[in-house]
Amino acid sequence: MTGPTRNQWRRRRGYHHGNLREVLIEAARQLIEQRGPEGFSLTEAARLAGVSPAAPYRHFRDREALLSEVARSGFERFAGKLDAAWDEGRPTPIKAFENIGRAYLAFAREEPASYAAMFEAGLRVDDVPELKTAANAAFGVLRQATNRLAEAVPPHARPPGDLMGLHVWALSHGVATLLSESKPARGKVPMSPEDVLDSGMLIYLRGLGILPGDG
Amino acid sequence: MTGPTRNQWRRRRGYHHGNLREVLIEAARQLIEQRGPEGFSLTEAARLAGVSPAAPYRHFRDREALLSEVARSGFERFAGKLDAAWDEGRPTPIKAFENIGRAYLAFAREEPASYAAMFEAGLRVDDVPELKTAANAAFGVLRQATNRLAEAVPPHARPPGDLMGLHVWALSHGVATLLSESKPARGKVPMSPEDVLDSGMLIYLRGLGILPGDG
DNA sequence: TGTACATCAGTGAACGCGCGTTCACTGATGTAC
DNA sequence: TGTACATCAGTGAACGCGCGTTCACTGATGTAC
Repeated sequence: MTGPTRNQWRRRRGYHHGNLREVLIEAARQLIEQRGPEGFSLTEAARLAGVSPAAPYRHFRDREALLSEVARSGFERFAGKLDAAWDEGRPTPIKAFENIGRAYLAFAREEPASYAAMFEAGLRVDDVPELKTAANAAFGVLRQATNRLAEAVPPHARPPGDLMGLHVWALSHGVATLLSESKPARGKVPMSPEDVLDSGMLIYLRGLGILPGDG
Repeated sequence: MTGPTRNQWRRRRGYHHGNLREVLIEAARQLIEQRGPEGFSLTEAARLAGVSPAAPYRHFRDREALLSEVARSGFERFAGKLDAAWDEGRPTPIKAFENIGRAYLAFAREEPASYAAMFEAGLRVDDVPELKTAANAAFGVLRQATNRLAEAVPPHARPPGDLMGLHVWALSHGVATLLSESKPARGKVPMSPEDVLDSGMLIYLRGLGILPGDG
């Protein structure tokens, strides 16, 4: 039980880990996925990484700083995925918009720990500049997409400012959190979250006078 | 520091509390409101109630049982509020529907601890029959309302089953959780959650061909 | 190329803490007669 | 109405536990000369 096999990633090359910061973040994700954002402990993350409980303090000020970094890097990848899905509105704004919805749910499913850290950890986003920036970038993609779609709406019927973005975000977030596994609504719902979100967004767009083919 | 003034509710009449079960539930709500569902402790709830740490075990099997009861009673009142807001579709189904939206947000705002226990505590609703029943009752009100509204939609354009209920629930939940104080989206949003939800629901209904005045 | 030394990134022991839960107990209450 | 007794709902002390964090330390690494 000594030497380089002591931790699960087997990256350890000796006294110095060389990779500890990233490994701790990944360990935190694993723990958050299993026990929720409040259930994760710095001590256990250190154990998972194969280092002493004091080691994380060389890389993070305290427990919250690590949690915050999980959220920040999550927002970063989240924004990237949404942006890639949008693909500047190709092939059509409506198709691209549906792709965003699917990308949203895919992220929540593939990185539940990141998603929980981002939205359910009770972190005060406004208090951490890096976190705020990353979160804004993610919402920016949604805003960009809805603004583009809004161009197809006659000005007098166009919702103000970022309202469409908020509607879409709220609907997506609601579907992601309510219909993820083992939540209240699940079980008796025969449709996939993707279908629920997709149909909801289409009805919403139709309510604005935006129809498939108009893109 | 002895005698009947020992706890904050001053109901204590002597050795026997007489009201402990309800007082513990209320104490749990207070703590959850301050620290989140994971941050609440049975020991501290007992302290708040002015009894020893062992006393709660006369009324709840364990910590989770108390948390679960907070959620269950929350669902119960939640269903009641939604049902009262719906008021059997009066004065018109659309107005009544908007009332449900406002009642939804009002509940989340007035009972953030209950709401958190219901939706963010990670309780496995399906595993506790009483909890499941109460949660179903709440969703039942939404389903009832959307079913009624769906009557105004031509059958060939009518969404299947409870899909409308899910859309509305997801949108409401998304608005309630994303736009409550100190969440990512808040701050730069000049509209109230009520306005965001209301406008979103109206656009959604319009997308189904349901318009104010058709009710 | 070799050595002295500063800096970096770990160790491991220890701290104080609050928690959930159990236990044997006891005071208060309610009921049978 | 009074008393014996069962039951109920508390007490308070104790347990083992894992946590966040600090501390003096030390092994490894990189740089100046």
